[in-house]
Amino acid sequence: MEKLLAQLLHVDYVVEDDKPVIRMLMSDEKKRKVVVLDDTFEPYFYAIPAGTTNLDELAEKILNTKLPDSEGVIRPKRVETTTKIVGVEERTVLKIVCFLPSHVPKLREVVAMLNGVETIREFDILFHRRYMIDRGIEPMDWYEVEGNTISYDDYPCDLAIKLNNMKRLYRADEIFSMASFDVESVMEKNEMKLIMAGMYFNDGRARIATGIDVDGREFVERVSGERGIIEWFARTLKEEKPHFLITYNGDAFDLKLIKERASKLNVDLKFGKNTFLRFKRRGRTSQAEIEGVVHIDLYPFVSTIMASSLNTEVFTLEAVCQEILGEGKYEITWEEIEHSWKTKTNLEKIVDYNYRDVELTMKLAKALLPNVFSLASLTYMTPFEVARASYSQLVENFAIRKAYKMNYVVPNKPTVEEMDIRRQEESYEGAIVIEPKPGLHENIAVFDFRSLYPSIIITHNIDPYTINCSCCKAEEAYRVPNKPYWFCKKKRGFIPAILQELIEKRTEIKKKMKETKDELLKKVLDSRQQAMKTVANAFYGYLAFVGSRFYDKRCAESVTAFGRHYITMIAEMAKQHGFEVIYGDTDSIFLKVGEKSKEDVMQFLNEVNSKLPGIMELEFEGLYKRGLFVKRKSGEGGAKKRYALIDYEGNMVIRGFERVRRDWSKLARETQEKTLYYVLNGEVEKAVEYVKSVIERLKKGEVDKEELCIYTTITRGLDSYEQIGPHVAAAKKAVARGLEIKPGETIKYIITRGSGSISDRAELSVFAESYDPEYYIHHQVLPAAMRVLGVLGYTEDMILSGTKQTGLFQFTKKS
DNA sequence: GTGCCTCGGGG
DNA sequence: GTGTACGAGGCAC
Repeated sequence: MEKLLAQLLHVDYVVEDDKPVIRMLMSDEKKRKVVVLDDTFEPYFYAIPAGTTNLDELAEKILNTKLPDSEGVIRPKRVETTTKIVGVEERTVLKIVCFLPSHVPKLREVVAMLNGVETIREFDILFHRRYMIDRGIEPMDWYEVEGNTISYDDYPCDLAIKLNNMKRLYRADEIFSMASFDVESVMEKNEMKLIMAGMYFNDGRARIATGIDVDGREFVERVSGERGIIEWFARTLKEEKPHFLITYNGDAFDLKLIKERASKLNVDLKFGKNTFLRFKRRGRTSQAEIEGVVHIDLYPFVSTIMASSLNTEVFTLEAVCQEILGEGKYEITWEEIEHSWKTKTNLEKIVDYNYRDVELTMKLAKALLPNVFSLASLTYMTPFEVARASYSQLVENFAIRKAYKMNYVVPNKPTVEEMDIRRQEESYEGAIVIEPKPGLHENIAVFDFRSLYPSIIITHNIDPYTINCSCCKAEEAYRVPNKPYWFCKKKRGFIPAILQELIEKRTEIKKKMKETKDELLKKVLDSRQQAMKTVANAFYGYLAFVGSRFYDKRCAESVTAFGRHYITMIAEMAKQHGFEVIYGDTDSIFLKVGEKSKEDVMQFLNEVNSKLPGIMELEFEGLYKRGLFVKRKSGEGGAKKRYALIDYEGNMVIRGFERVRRDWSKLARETQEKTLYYVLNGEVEKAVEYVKSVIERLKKGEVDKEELCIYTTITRGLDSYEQIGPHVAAAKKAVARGLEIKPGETIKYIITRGSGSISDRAELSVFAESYDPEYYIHHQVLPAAMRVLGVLGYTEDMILSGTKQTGLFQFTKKS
């Protein structure tokens, strides 16, 4: 019998001898990789009987269900009766215990159709999560594990244990090892090929593998070609035994490439009898899973969960590291890498680039993993899942776990048909936007509601089961302003209850954070409260999300109605205090301070807060020296805030300006960036001059071809396009000239002079002999610049009038 | 306006 | 794996 202390990092299951076996990947105090196996947990789902049904008969009928299957007969293992809360009422329900998780989706179909069954529930809760929830086993927590050591050959671990007993320890330290991973590649004959791979370990070592000798870099390991790189990858993981492998976009690129090249070159990626690297499809993406290693891809986490708290609009490793870490990548272009590789010169530059990438990825992991881990503990999702989760999944899993504790069964997920119906429902009024006077403003005070929507849900008991209750009279309940809805004042809803608990726990943690002098504990507490904030803020969206288990349009509509009510109330109060309201959106309000003092601002804040009900609170965000405000297009519900601010220290805050995509030319992107920069520094004239100079350059034909290229990918055979976009047209012309263009290739094209549609004039940049200044002025440079200058009252004509008209010469030449 | 098509991250 | 899930923007029509 073995007894050890270990931290839980990942949970999955396998089927062995017709039994589901839960596998827990853990790290013990000596950083050993431990796998703990438990075959005592059973899959199940619930059937809710119709009111008048004879329970014993129904249970008997369910138990006798037999389904023919290729491997025999599928039947329930056991049927139990138990009491659960369904919606708002307590009911006796049947718990149908199955032999295997894969039997659940098959048996549930039959059971749902039986007479006497009203509905079935909780039939799609993943087995490993059900295990954690039911047994109260929390990811990232420490346990005293007791069991027998067994041999478990096909799994890369130091120790395997068959579980006897597990005791939770409530410890917050972390003892595990990590490696970051990144590959370099080049395009050769339309194929992406591996040229280098690197790992960086949390103890500061780096190992890089490549097929060519590189001088002066002692951490480089010489391997034999692509095959050698792939084998090195598998071998190094087995040698180093990291618990976590960290990538940035490894799901879609680095590990995908390893897998593709391995199958192309017939490299066996196995560990014993198990596949070492597998891809799991999930919607439009796939996830790279490595046997015995937790692969954390930071990119999906950054671009979905972190996105809203970052200023950057693009989620490149460079942009994200610049913002979070204040440092960036080693500068080298893609062309340089290809050139260097093909000519075998300056190879150490590629090594340095790879080294920097893995080093940065490790630094980013150290900064972000605390957030991932805190969300994992909160939702009982594994860190692997959290890294790839959407906000709705975080809320859903949090709710499922709370439901178990409170003896609720959760509602079912909608079917595809139900989702379609929900999508077709009329949209409802969203948040309020107090239209700004567009333009530049000086001396601005900004206020934000503290967790506006969560506090509204809690304060007014907003829940799909408390809406328009029959036990309260409308006017005695929580009335929704200007809507035919009210919420119960007698029974607490499940959603507000769990949200309130979450908010209260967060307040508690923040208090503890302030009290403690232990810096490590402070950090742990901070990431926990951050995770709670993340989940709390996603509840409103979850009520309105068509794929939600708790979808209720009326609830979502009520939340925004209360939001509008409170913001309007505060705007009124601001006016009474003599402030000019220059802008407001959802939960924030921007006031012109004018002649008033900061004391006046704070006094206003105090008065507002004394009038707000319950836990609702307005906070002072800051004072700004100058701000640029953009009028939103009318009728664009849900459009992003669009403004840019500069504070008294010169820091810029930019919100909502269009994301810069690669299907914009470099020229357009640069124009927008520079224009915004000049404007915020109060140099509007310079901004205008700059745009004019770009237009001049375009007209004079002085702009370099490279600045005008637009990049778009061909995703299918050229003949199968119904809609001929510019990239397709350019590709077709290239084919006519004898070029071969396959799906997956990126078309680099330019819009040339001539007649016809944009598509008619699109040419591959290599064939383009001219460019159409009119197109680049009106479809690229001006739209990009006008997003900034338009707000300042400039029209396209004003920008153009100062520049010379496109000469008659050019028109006559055309005709 | 609607519908089709592409991007994102990575090299 | 008890799962099968985007959301926004540009161009053609």
